Amino acid sequence: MEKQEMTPAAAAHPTNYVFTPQTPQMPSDMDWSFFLSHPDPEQVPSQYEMPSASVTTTLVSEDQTKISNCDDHDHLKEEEDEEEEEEEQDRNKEKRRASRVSRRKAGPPRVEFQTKSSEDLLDDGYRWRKYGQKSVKNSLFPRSYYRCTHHTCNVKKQVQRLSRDTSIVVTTYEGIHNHPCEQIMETLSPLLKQMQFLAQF
DNA sequence: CGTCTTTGACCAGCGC
DNA sequence: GCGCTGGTCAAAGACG
Repeated sequence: MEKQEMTPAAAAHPTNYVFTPQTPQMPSDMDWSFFLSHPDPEQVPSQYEMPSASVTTTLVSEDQTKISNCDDHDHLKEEEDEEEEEEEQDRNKEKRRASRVSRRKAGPPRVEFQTKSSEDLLDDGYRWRKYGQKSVKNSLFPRSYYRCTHHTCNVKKQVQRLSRDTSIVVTTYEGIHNHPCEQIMETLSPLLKQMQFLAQF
């Protein structure tokens, strides 16, 4: 997968990769299951690139502080340069926030997608159960928490719309699915049956 | 009736 | 100890 753009934040965190593909449409045939099971973009073969998607993808492996640098707070901070007092308060808030984030125990890999979409919940082929919603500081929109409904799968995702740009939905996946994507399997199973049938001759 | 969403309560960790 | 904040739980209700 091509590294098209490296933001300062990403440059400061070598384990993160930021992708900014061109057009404003999410490809409907994107194989999320494959992508999510290959969190290292260097391992993703070319057919899984997302050249036609307006998806800014940030991969976070060990250094999970990148998550906090990606969200609204960082962008809001940029706009608050006028008053030094506010800046100081902001820095203190940021410190507190960073410490909370850093105390998060090292868990499964986290992958962040920024997607231009009017839909909050993107159809990635997996089934999700919502287990919580919280209004987040410095964000106009609440953050929603989802868990994969597969009984043996412990993957979670957070969904939040940017207040800076309300057309962008940030989806953060935590963990890797240990089962195939149901939607893809549904699509493929008739095809596989047909191939098995044809293989008899 | 099973599955899913909603939402207030609760908890943990940190700074003050 | 208290307040703040993000993350999770669980009861209640909606829905097909």
